[in-house]
Amino acid sequence: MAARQVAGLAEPWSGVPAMLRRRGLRWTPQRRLLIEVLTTIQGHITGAELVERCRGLDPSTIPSTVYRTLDVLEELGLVRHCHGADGREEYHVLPADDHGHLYCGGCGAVAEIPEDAAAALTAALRASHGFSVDVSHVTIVGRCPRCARAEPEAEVGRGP
Amino acid sequence: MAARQVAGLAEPWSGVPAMLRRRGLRWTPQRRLLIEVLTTIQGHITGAELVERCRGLDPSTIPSTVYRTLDVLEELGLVRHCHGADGREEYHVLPADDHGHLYCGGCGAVAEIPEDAAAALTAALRASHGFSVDVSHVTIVGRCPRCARAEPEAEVGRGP
DNA sequence: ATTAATGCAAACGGTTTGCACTACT
DNA sequence: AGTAGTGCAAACCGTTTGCATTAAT
Repeated sequence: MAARQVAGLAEPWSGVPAMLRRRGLRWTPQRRLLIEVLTTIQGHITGAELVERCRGLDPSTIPSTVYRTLDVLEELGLVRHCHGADGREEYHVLPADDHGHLYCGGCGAVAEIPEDAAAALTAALRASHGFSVDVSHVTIVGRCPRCARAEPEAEVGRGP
Repeated sequence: MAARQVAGLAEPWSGVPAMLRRRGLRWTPQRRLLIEVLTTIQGHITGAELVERCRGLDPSTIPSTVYRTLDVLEELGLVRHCHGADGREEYHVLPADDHGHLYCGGCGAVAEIPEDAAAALTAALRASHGFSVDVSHVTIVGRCPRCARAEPEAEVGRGP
């Protein structure tokens, strides 16, 4: 809540202008705006929602600019995209560690898959199928504890 | 070659006309066509591809009819849809058993997740997060044995 | 002065919808 | 006859593209 405004990009983002210029790319107000939005995101967000949030700060935001900037940021390794449970582009912000995600079909909450569960899955699949799991692309759909409790009889597996 | 009633729909599908009529729904050439295509599918297929295959048999096929019929078949429990790794609607044909899927980002092959691997994952997530996995919605992206061998150095996780 | 990046508008692809017409029951 | 289903066309939504213009270097 403390740092913001022109001089103060939050930590992992403060080097972005330099990263861009080192590659002959440019630091623009539009890119700055998107990054300001990204600093408020923990975890993941859809492309469309990023566009909306940017528009919230600057109604003149153009979708294509956002998507193009996301492409650039992905090349810099600052975001990574995959496809979420509902089929939209979903961006992972600061994908420092490779991890999968749990998506609650009840409330939409997203959590990270813990190390050990990922390891169990990976090991089992490598053993039985020789399949190399890309954990960062794994999204497991189900019900979080709260939602599972709220609908004890509802057959999980038959969607909403 | 015994059955000639409906000109021989394969086993699980032979009762579909009756299933429909019992609900006041109708058996039409278009529905027959789609089901004929579905009998050739094992596993999964996207909506768009179903439309194309129907068009292969009858070029006058209209997309909306295919999608509407898929909705009906889903209500009958003959298909189930979710979203695949690339974000398209993906239909599971005859989802008799609940199982997840392995999607190879290299060659596009799809395989079923074996019982034991699914169990390992489910148990681990329930233990650590209290999360109830919906196995039928799980799609794990990675590399099948052949593709993993073909690109030994390529960091799985940075997919193309 | 370069040339990357933007704004705009139009296109895209898969899916959905509204409506008059067709055809299954 | 009654109404479920179809064909058609247009809308939809998130995303992408082409191109002339703007602005960061």
